[in-house]
Amino acid sequence: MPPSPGQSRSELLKGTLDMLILQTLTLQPQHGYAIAQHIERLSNDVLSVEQGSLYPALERLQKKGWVTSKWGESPTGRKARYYTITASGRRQLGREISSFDRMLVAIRAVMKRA
Amino acid sequence: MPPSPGQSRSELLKGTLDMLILQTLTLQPQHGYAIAQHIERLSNDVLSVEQGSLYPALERLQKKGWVTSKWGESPTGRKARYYTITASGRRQLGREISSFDRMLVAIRAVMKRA
DNA sequence: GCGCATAGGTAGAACGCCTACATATGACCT
DNA sequence: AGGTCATATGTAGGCGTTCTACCTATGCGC
Repeated sequence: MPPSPGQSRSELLKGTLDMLILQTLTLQPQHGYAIAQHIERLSNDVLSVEQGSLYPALERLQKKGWVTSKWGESPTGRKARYYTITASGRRQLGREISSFDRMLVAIRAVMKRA
Repeated sequence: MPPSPGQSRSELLKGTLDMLILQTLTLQPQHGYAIAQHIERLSNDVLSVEQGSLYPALERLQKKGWVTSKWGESPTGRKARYYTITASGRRQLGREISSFDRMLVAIRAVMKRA
């Protein structure tokens, strides 16, 4: 059954996917499917990471040099591509967190009710 | 001079523009240019609202019935289109704030460092 | 044998914002 | 009188990101 009409029950705040992925990879190298599951579980299923967003994002991050990858085997014995965050990726994560926090402060300032 | 290369010094967290505009209009009816200035000033110039984003957004909000508009005169004596938030727009604003808060909680849960 | 969860991926469209441009006018300076 | 700046509204085209909708493959339980 497709998600109920009108709106999906889980969304993603645009522009935060890269940050969420990089953050997840600071815990340990993981394969794509596991990254998505991790984000969904920790967010209490509020955030959902679609495959159509996930894999292009991982390619993007790789192209920028923020993660590297190699084929391996998942705990369940399947082949899986494992992603590892690089030093450059950690710096990027720091920048993204700063930028996100800065914007949050700014938005709160505009949204502040009397 | 165009903004220094690499990154502009002010951005917008994607998906929040409608919310910021609607919030600004709860204070009083205002014309587009004033809305943009208000957001920029309150955010301490962290957020910038470009014309190419502002006017299409206002049209969008109007089409959805969340704001209405009519021509008037600005304090400086120029013609300006004044926008007013509707009851439906206030409900929408409430929904957007809830959704934003929900996602923030979710993102924080993923980003939480030990 | 069948369905489900796991795992990786692509194509195409939709969306939201930005850059750059176009227009107009009032205020101020020289 | 001419120039520039701030005010004010808009449009066209492009870009990056995300989503929908597919496709493939395999291991496991029924």
